[in-house]
Amino acid sequence: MNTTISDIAQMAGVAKSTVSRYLNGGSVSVKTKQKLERITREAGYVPNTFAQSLKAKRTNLIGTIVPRLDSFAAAQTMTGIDEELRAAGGQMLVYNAGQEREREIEAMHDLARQKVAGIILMPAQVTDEHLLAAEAAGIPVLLVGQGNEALHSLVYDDYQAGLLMGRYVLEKGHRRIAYLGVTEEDEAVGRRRKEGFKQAVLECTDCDVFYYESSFKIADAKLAAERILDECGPTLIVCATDNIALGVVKTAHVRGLSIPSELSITGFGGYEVTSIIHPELTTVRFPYFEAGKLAARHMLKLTAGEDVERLTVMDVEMLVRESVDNLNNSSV
Amino acid sequence: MNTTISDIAQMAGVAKSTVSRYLNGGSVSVKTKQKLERITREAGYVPNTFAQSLKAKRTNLIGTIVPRLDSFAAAQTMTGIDEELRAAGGQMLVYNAGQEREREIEAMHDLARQKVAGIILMPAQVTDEHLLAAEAAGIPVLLVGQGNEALHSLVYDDYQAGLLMGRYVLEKGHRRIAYLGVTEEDEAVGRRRKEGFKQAVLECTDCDVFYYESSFKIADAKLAAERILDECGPTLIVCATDNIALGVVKTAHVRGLSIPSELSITGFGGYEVTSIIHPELTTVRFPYFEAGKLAARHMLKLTAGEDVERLTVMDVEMLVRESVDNLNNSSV
DNA sequence: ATTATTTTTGGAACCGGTTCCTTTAAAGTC
DNA sequence: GACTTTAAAGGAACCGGTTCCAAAAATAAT
Repeated sequence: MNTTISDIAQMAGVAKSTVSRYLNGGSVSVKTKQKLERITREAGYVPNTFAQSLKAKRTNLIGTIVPRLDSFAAAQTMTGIDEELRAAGGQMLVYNAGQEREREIEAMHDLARQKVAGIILMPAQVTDEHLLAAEAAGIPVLLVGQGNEALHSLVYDDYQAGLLMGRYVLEKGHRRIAYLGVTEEDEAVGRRRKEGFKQAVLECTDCDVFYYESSFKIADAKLAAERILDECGPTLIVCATDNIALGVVKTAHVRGLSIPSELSITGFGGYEVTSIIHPELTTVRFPYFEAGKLAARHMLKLTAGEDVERLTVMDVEMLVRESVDNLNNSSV
Repeated sequence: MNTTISDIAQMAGVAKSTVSRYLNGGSVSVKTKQKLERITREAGYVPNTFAQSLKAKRTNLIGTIVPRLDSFAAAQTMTGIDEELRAAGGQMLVYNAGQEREREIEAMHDLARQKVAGIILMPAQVTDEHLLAAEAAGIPVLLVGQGNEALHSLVYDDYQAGLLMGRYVLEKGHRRIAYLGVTEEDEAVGRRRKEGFKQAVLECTDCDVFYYESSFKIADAKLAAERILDECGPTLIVCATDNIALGVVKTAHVRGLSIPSELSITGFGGYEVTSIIHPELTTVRFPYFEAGKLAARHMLKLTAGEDVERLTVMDVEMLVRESVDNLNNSSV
C-alpha cells in the first residue's frame, strides 16, 4: 500500500542505497537525481519514520510533561516550546500528568521508552524519584519553573517577584497584610516567592503580616479568603498566584467588599484574565511564553550535545494596576 | 547501551523468538518463563518502540490538531481526549496549528507520515483542502466542533444554544438587542449559533436586533462593543463566545456601565472564568471535556475498525447567572 | 591508448523487534 | 519399547530505512 524506498528503487531501476543517498543529499549523478526527483514526487513517497528512527535510535520529538493542560502558565509555556521546536524541525509530545507526582515519574519512563530526544518537565516539586527517573531516562531532562542542582533548570526569579510585590504594597501604605501562600513543598511558589516577600517586610518596621495557606484551586482560595477576612481583617491580601487572587476577588465581591477601597488584592503570574476583570489585578508578570521558547532552545542544544548553563533565571516584571489602594493619599 | 531482545536471548541462552513469544504471551515453558521474567527485570529491558511499530505499521498515538493551546475550549477538549486515550493505553500527540488553516493541513500530512493511528481535528472551518488531506492521510479523521458529511464529526448543538439564549433574553423582557457574532465562514459559531438565536427572535413580534461582527479576540470585542454602544444603545449584548463577552464586559466597566442594570451581557461556552468574574456571566455551557472524552472513544473504535455514527451532536446547557437584567420586574 | 583518480552505483549488513515454519523435546498411547 | 501427538524452542525472513565497502563507470593525467 504505502510506497517504500525499495519500490522507488525498482521503479527507477537503481539500488535502494542510491535512493537513500539521493534523499539524504549524498553523491548522486545529475540524471539519476532528476529521475528520482520525478519518481518520488509522482509516487508521493514519504519515508517511514519508524525505520528511520530505528536506525538512528532517536526521534525529533521532545517530551513535555505538564501538570495540567488547562492552566495559563502551562498553555503559554507549551506554546513557546512548540513554536521554537517547530522552527527547528522538531515536535512536542505533550504528556499531561494531571497534577500527580507518580504520573510525572511514569511519564518520564514512558517518554524515554519512546526514545524522545529530551524531556522538558514542569514539576510542582522535584523529588529523588524525579532525579532517579531522569537518570534512568538517559536523555537530557530540563526543568522549568523549579530548579535542581542535579538537572538543567530554567526558573523564574520568584524571590525577586515576592520582593517587588512586598516593597510595592508597603510603599502604598499597607501595614496590616495577609499573605495567602501555598505549601512549602513547592520550592518556587511556596518558599522563594514568600521569602522575597518576607524580606520586604523585614525592611519595614511597623507591619503586621498574617500568613495563610491554600491550594492552587480557586475554590480553596475562596474559603481561605473567608477565613482571613473573619480572623484578621487586613487592608490587603497578597496571593501567591493569580488564580488564588481570583478566588479572593470572588469572595470580596460576594461579601460586597469594594476593591481596592475596602480590600486590596494582588496576585503573581500575569495571567491574561487579570487584565480583563474589573478592577484589573495588580500582579507580577512571569514570562511563561518566553520561558517555553528558551526551554526549547536549550533542549535543542542539549540534544545536539552542546553545552548549556545549568541554571537560567528569568526576570519578572511588576504589573501595577488597579487592585491596590494607595493608603498614603487618604491620610493627606 | 540499551539492552535488546537479542541480549536477553543470549543471557537466557534461548532464541530471540522465544523471548518475543514470552513477552507477547505466546507458549513458553514454565521454567524459561521464570528465567526470562528474572532476566528481563534485572536487565531493565524495555522493548524498542520503533522496531515494534516498524513491524506493526502503526502506533498507539492519536494526533490532535488544535487551533491554539491557550484556549479554554481546546484545553478542556485535550484533557478529555488525553484522559480517555491514556486509559486505553494510547497517547495524544498535540499539534498546534496556531489558528492557521495551512498549518492544519500541514499537520495532517505530517501526522499521517508519522503513522499516528488517527487524527482528531478541531478546525475553525472545514475546506476542501481539509477533506483532501484527510483522504490522503489514509487514517481515520474525526472532526470536533465543526461538522462535515464526508468525515466523522462530533459537534455541539449550536443552533439549540442560540435558540435557548434567544428565548431566555427575550423572556427577560429585552427588546433592543445587539448580537455580536463572528464570521459566517465559521459554520458552527458564525452561522448555526446565530441562526438559533434568529429563530428565537422570529418567535417574538416586537424586537429590534442589531447584528455586528468581531473576531474571536478580546481586544477586537472591546472595540466592537464601543461601536455598538455608540450606534444603537441596546439593553443587552449577546456575544457569540465567552471571550467576546469578556471584552464587552471590559468596555462596559471602562464606560462605568453597571452590569446588568445598565447593560446586560451574555456569552456562549461556559468558560471557567465566567463564573469567577463579577457579576457572573450568563452563558451556555458547551461540554468540551466530555466531547474530548467521546472523541477519543470514537477514535479508538475507528482505529479498531469498528463502526461509529458519522455525526454526534452534544447537548448544551443554559447557565442562568447574573449578567442579564430582568426587565419585566422593573415594569411591575 | 593506458593508467591513475575520482565519482556513481550496487550489494550486503544492520537497527530491534515479530512471525511463520520447522525441528526438537516431552508427554501420551498401545 | 515403538509410535503418535502435543508442546516448546530455534532459525530465518521480514518491516523500511541507513551506511559501509567494494565494484563499476566516468573523468583526468601521462
